[in-house]
Amino acid sequence: MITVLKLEYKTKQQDLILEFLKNSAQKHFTALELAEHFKTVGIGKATVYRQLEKLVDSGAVNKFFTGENAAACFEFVGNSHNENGCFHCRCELCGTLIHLHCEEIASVKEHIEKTHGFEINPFRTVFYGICSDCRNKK
Amino acid sequence: MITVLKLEYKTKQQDLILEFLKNSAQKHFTALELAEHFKTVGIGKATVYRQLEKLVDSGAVNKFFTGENAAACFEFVGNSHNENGCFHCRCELCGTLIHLHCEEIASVKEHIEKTHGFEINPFRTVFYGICSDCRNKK
DNA sequence: CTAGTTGCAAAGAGTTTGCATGGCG
DNA sequence: CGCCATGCAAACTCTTTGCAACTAG
Repeated sequence: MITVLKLEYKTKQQDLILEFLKNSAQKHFTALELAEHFKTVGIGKATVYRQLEKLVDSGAVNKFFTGENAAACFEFVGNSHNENGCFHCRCELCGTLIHLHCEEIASVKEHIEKTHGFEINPFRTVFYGICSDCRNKK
Repeated sequence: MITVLKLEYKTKQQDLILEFLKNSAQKHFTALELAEHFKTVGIGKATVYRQLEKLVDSGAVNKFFTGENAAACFEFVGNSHNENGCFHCRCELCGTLIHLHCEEIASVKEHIEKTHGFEINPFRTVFYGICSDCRNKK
C-alpha cells in the first residue's frame, strides 16, 4: 500500500507542477491548461508534458481521457490510492465532469470483480450521460 | 424498442461504411484504420470521419476512447437498444470488449439517476479494467 | 563531471474545415 | 434544380522529439 514517489531527480519545475496539482486536489486540468498556467513562470510546454508523464508513472497524478476532445486530463491523487475509487461522470451536453464518491458504486465494482471476473480501473472509467442541470433545462 | 436510424440522405459511401462495421460486429476500428481500408474504394478520409459522426449520432455505431493513444475507436452496436442497457467492459491489456447484461448494474444506473441526478448513457460508457483472462495470466 | 532536465521550435498523429465538384431526392 | 455529401488539401489541436544549453547530484 506504500506508494514510493521515487522522483530521484528533483527540479524546481517538477516541484511547482506537483504542488499546483496537490493544492488543486479534486480538480482536473489538461496538459495544455497546465502549460498555459506555467508559461508565466517560464516553464515550457514540453517540460509540462514530460513532468506529467513522470508524475503519472510515480502514481502521484492520475491521467484519464474524458472523450470530449481527445485531450488527456490530469489530477492529483497522491499516495493514497483510496480503495473506494472515485468515479467520474461526464455530461455529454455541457461537458461538466462530476466526481462521484459513492458506496453503491464501489459495491458494483466489487460485484463485477467477483461475479464477472472483470477488475474495473476506476481511474480510467468515465460514465457518460446527462447531468441534472442539463436534464432540467430540457 | 425500435431505433430509427434516420439517415435521410443515403450515399453509397455511407452504406459501405455501415455495412463494413455491421459485418465486423464486436470488432473496433480507429477512424484512420477505416479511412485506410476505404481508401482503396476511393472514399476520402474526411468522408469517413463525417459519416462516422453521423452513424454515432444515429445510434448505429458506438464511439469510445481506449485512452491508449488518444485515437477514437468505432464499433457497430446496431438498433438493439435494449432497455436494460448493455454495458461494455474493455480490457486494458488485451483489448477485448465484453458485453455486460446485469441487473445489478442496471440498478446502479437507476441509483445514480435518482440520487445523483445523472442519467447514464450505457452506450457511451465503457468500464476499463483487466479481464479475467489477463488477470489469470499474471 | 555526468547524466538527467529544460526550453524552444519543428515534427507527428489524429481530427476538422474550406471550397469546388458531384450525387441524392 | 436545390441541398447535402464528397474529396482533396490545408488548417488545427494535442503531444512528442531533436538539440544545445543548463543544473542537480
